Amino acid sequence: MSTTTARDRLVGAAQDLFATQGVGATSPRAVLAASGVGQGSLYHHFPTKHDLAVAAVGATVDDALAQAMRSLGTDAPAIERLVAYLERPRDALAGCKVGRHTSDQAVMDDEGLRDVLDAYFVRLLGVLTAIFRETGLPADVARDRAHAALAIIQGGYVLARATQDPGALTAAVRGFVGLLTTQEKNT
Amino acid sequence: MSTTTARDRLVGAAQDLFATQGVGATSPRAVLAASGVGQGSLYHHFPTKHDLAVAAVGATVDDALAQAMRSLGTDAPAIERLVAYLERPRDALAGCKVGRHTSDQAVMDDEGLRDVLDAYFVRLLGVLTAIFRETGLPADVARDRAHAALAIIQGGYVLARATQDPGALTAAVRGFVGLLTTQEKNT
DNA sequence: GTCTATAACTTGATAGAC
DNA sequence: GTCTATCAAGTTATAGAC
Repeated sequence: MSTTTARDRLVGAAQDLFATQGVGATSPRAVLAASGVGQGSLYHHFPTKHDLAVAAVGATVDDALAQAMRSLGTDAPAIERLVAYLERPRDALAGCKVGRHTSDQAVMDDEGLRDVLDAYFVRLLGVLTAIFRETGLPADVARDRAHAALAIIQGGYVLARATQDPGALTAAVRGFVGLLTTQEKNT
Repeated sequence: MSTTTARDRLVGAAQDLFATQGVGATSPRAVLAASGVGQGSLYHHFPTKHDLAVAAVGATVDDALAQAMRSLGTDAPAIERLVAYLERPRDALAGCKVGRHTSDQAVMDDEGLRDVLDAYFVRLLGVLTAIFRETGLPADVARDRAHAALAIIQGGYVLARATQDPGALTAAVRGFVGLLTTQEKNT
């Protein structure tokens, strides 16, 4: 019974458009056109663009967290989980569906949307820090490495888009994983 | 004779607004208001928004490259130059004035602007790769580490903005520098 | 719940006086 | 070179019929 409701189609279309164009650059009209519903339906389910954005970005964050946990939440050794997460295939040229919103004024001017982004990164940083701690690192060092690991991914996306080369993300990951694993051997 | 011309004031105002709001979210009218010149002057010097954006983003890239070279172009040992660059004080919550444009549709849809971004990162990656090579690394490893170093900065900005915490950037840098320098000791 | 029509405003750009 | 006035198109949102 996967009868796609108007609401679901609106959220799905908004997720796609926000991921490719950003929230500020996507008009409610574009979401309407992509979803195939009428103008009144949009404003019935989501009285303002803010409401639509919270629903769509929230759904995207939930998807992204679930996907991250597929690498991080296994029962493999800590280092292997970290490397699996870092090396997971990503659509580098598309950019991070979540991280890209940090430079979108329409998102950063909206407290509700900022909170959604904050929750995503705080959550991921918590999980990564815990895994680095499993490797025997003290809390502050584990936290710094978690930040570094996440920055590699987010920054790798930026480099890939700027140079129009997906290899820039994988190069950044290789550079970081190389340091991580050599470090491991020597400790 | 630093008589500020209308053109200079337009470019300066555009640089500020593009850095804080992005190109797509900044209207020519906003640039007019901030610069204090009249509407006709803008369209006299810059017939289209594209022309203004190329001038302003180009100027910002030149500034950023010059600033990077103040850390990277000294005669200090290679590792010290790299650490100096990574640890340079940055306005983390403001985001990278260059990197943020990779998620701005108005920029990425414009070939001229994409080229400006590309040139900035290709240039920085080249300089960083050369410095990593000075430390005795083979070319491919040096290139990967250069990508990682730049990704740490760009990703650190993203984390800092998402969590509204400037400490996220410095934590990412600490995590990476920690790995780099421990690595150094063991090699 | 869904639709069409349209309001009120902003956008990027042009016209033409000075 | 610089100005004000204005345009056509697009933006977010509302009105009111079905």
